[in-house]
Amino acid sequence: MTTPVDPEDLTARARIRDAAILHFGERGYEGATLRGIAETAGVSLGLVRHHFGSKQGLREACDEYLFTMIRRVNDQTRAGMASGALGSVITARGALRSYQRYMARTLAEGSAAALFDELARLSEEWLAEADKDRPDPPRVEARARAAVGTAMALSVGILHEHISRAMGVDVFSPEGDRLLARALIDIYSHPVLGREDAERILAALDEAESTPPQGGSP
Amino acid sequence: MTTPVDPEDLTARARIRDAAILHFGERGYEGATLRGIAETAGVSLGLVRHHFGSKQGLREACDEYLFTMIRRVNDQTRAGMASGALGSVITARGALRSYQRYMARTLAEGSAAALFDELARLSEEWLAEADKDRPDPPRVEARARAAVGTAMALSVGILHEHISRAMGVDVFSPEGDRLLARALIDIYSHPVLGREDAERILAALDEAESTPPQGGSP
DNA sequence: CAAGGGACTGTTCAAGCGTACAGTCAGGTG
DNA sequence: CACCTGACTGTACGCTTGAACAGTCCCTTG
Repeated sequence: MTTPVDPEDLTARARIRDAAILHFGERGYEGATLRGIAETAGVSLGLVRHHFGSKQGLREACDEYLFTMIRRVNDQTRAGMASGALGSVITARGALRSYQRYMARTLAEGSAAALFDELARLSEEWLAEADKDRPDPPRVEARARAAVGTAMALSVGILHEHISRAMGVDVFSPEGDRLLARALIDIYSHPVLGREDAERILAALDEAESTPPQGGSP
Repeated sequence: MTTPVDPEDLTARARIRDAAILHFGERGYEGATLRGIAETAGVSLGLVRHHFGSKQGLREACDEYLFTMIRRVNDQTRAGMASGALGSVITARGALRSYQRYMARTLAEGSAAALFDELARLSEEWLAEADKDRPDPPRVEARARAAVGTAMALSVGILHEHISRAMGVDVFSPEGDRLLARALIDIYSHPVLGREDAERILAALDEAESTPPQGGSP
């Protein structure tokens, strides 16, 4: 799988956008400066404004670009393998590597709603399919589980820095990627909670809800 | 479970700290301003500086405070129930609710390393225990799985905004909390990947590694 | 009562920010 | 050739920011 690149992308506009994705991802929207972005792109500050109008406009252009990239990679991997959304999550990590920091920041800052919703929708589709093979009927609607599952899948990208430190190897290095993929597969193929434990917690939850906690902030 | 509050905490210092946690969580470190924090706390800008020295100092005080809070809640829930770290994650959400936005921002911005590491350590302990009851020996070290699992557990807090929107109900509302808890239990008690699917993806991964992808960025 | 120290305020300063704009240059068109 | 359009630059403006400081108030202590 090759890194996707638009053919027309040696233009200054593209360089600015790429630099913005880098800066926004590294320092966040507020932390990034147009001057810094312009310098990285090798253009003047004025040109940034000429092409994107404002900082917000630049951010929107980045979001839009990322969105089309996600779609492209998704279609690509979906055509290639039939393991469903999860397989995509695991295998598509490589292709979107350079956008992960930006994606992480953007999602954590509350923007990129369309991106999350699209991923959640894909996840829900796949989940509905998987529910058919499930022995016990799910007691929670697929939409809710898809939303939470999507967040969990994205967390690896968002917290890659912490994961790398805790694992002792950079998840962007070949060996880190290897380890991460295997850890993901292990986690996804083993229930964390036994059936009886789940029932017990569920019961405790019901009880707690029928007898709401006393007190609060004094 | 009551919301933990320090007894001495009606002081201006505490109000500033709380306001800072609110602002940092809502707008990020760079986005928050000392003036805005001071206004929310009902004090002057100068007093903020008097107590915390600098913006960075204020952030560190917030981190430290959050860290002690996490520890406190963790000890509390651990004493109360024996379901391990996961049960804590699910049941402790309520107590730490008001700090979730801050935690999310802080973690996503790459800071709060000590917090993540502590949680990962707790998770690893619990995982090592759970591995004993596992039929197949895990092929990935507990440390790596703990790191990824911790990230996943935190993702709910980090992306709560997106999850709320995708679920159609605010996860901080009583009914949203209800739904979220049940979704979490369902997800944690059911493997996403079947054993044979896992093996297949693993095999595909091994193959892909032995024949590295051609090309890259042109 | 006097003295001292910490809590607290209002104002000021330099720096850096996003934005705005006038103007240059190259390429295509009548 | 004259004209125009769009890419591109440099400079300047107004504003907000974090930081700094001198000074006031109040409570405690001797």
